[in-house]
Amino acid sequence: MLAPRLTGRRIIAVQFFARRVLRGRPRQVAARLEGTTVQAVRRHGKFIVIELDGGLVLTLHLGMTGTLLWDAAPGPHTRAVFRFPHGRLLFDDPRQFGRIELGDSLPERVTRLGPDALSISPEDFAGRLRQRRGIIKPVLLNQTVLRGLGNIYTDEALFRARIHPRAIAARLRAERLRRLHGAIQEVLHAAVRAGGSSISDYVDAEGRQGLFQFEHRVYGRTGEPCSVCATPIRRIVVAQRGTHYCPRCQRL
DNA sequence: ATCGGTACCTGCACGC
DNA sequence: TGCGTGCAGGTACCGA
Repeated sequence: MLAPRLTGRRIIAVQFFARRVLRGRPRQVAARLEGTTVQAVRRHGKFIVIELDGGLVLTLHLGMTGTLLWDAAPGPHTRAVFRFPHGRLLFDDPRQFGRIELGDSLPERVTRLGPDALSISPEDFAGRLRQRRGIIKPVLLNQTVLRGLGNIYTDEALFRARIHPRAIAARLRAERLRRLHGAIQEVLHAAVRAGGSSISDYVDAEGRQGLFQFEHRVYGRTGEPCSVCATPIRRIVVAQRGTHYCPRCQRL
């Protein structure tokens, strides 16, 4: 866990190695960070928010391939190193879709996001989805509607709620919306418990793999029998994202 | 204001 | 073996 490890600790030195991962100038950002103490570490949807002295806020996003590693050896994909008295935090990211940003407050791109998927009430959830025109999957992926859901967990939640990924969001009945809200909670809690999904080589800060991929019921299981009805899981493309579902359990 | 499509990157699995 | 292709836990930006 990052929070207990970093909270109360002083950043001694910072180095950036990436062209596009850091928003801002490397030397400038490093200079502002060095000597500050971590006050708190929070999650805001998919963003990691590190609060520092004097209201400084360091915001991290891991993108698709980012990893935070504690006391690991820097490698070719190390984009930033934060040195502490008791060790160092590495930001590794092969594809450089991750972002690091330092500011005097949470950036607007972060504050404007919708309520967190893990704390939204069923009523607020239903209200927000009913306001949307589009199909359900891209709506769930839209972080300004709801923050925290990505491609894997959206597919998994829709399967558990028995809703087709192309269903029209605004037309879902109240009962189905309640089921979807519950499925999202279930999937996210189970994923957190299992340490996330290690699809290729994803690991936590300690280098441990997640185990939730073994609990995936549709994601990455194209052609395998559905765990409920044995119909082969199908893969389609929705909103340019690979989408996995059971054609029998999830009807339009 | 909200959409769908595209761009941004690199690595890997697969088929020929 | 080597090469081309398609695919990948995401977001930002473009024009419609």
